[in-house]
Amino acid sequence: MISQTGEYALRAVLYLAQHQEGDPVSVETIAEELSMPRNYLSKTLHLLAKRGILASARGPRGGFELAIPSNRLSLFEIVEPFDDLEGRGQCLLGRPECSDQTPCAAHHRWKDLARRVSTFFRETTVDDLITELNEATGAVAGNGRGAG
Amino acid sequence: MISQTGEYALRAVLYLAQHQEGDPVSVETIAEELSMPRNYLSKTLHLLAKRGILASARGPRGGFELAIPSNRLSLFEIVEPFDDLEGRGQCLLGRPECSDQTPCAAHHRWKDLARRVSTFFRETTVDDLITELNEATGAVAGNGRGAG
DNA sequence: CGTATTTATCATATTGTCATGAGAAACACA
DNA sequence: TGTGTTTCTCATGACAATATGATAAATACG
Repeated sequence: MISQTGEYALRAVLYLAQHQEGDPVSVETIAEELSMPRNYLSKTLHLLAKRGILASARGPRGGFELAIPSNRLSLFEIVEPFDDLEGRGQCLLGRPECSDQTPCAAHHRWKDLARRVSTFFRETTVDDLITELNEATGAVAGNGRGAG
Repeated sequence: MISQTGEYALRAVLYLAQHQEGDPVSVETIAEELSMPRNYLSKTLHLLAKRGILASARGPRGGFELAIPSNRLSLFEIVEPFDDLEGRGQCLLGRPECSDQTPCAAHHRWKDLARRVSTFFRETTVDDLITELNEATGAVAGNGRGAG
């Protein structure tokens, strides 16, 4: 669905959102924690910084941090620099023009699904994912205490 | 969503389904009609033949034709040899294990969508697409006569 | 049998993605 | 000012996907 690079971006940004307090986080740390190739991740995050999604600082105590509040940062913004989520995949048969007026054979059955995918990336925020993760791990680690 | 090769396969099979009557269709013809690289398409269709989806015949009056009735041939069967539709993309964050028990941050929001995509490919048949195409072009070419 | 036609197959080129390594540039801090 | 840390950037390589061209193998038909 998304490329390896896009996946790295997503996971790294998620990590940054979970470590927002304090100093920016170095590529070294992220790469180690998430088992990603260091220099490749560096390039990837640099592009996100150029897009204004991350802020970067060089030198000691430097690193990356979110430049946009996690509750206003959509998955689309993170993945889009690396994967063409809307151009490609809109028409399943790869036609340059495919609309209700000039439909391909799959158009009517496919477009609803394509829109759902598009909507997922555009409307899901980083914060949504973190909240969901906290709920999930909380439920497991909660040991039933809260339900009593 | 699917690779270039998978798209070629889908379009070529669709073409074959629309030209089922008479002799098998040569790679030459398909490649020309659909603007695809000839030898690459040959290899692609050969693999579908090995999978039992197409039947191939060499020599004069040879070519490819469907080996499975179009109303029992799913898009999944056509694309699956070229694209791993279910393994990859199941977990948005690329985790090897991602289930309700061990969910990633995106699991709950993503799994429904992933299942819909999977279902689309598994349950949509070649015949479904052709029917829809006929209805669409029929409506345009029909010139309003039938609606009177 | 001989020939033209068509798929099957091999070798190779091209392109894009993923990845590594080295060094330049910027910065904090003593 | 000097030194170490970290991002930034370039050069390069590995690998898979895509594509081209040549040739072998099979087949219909005269």
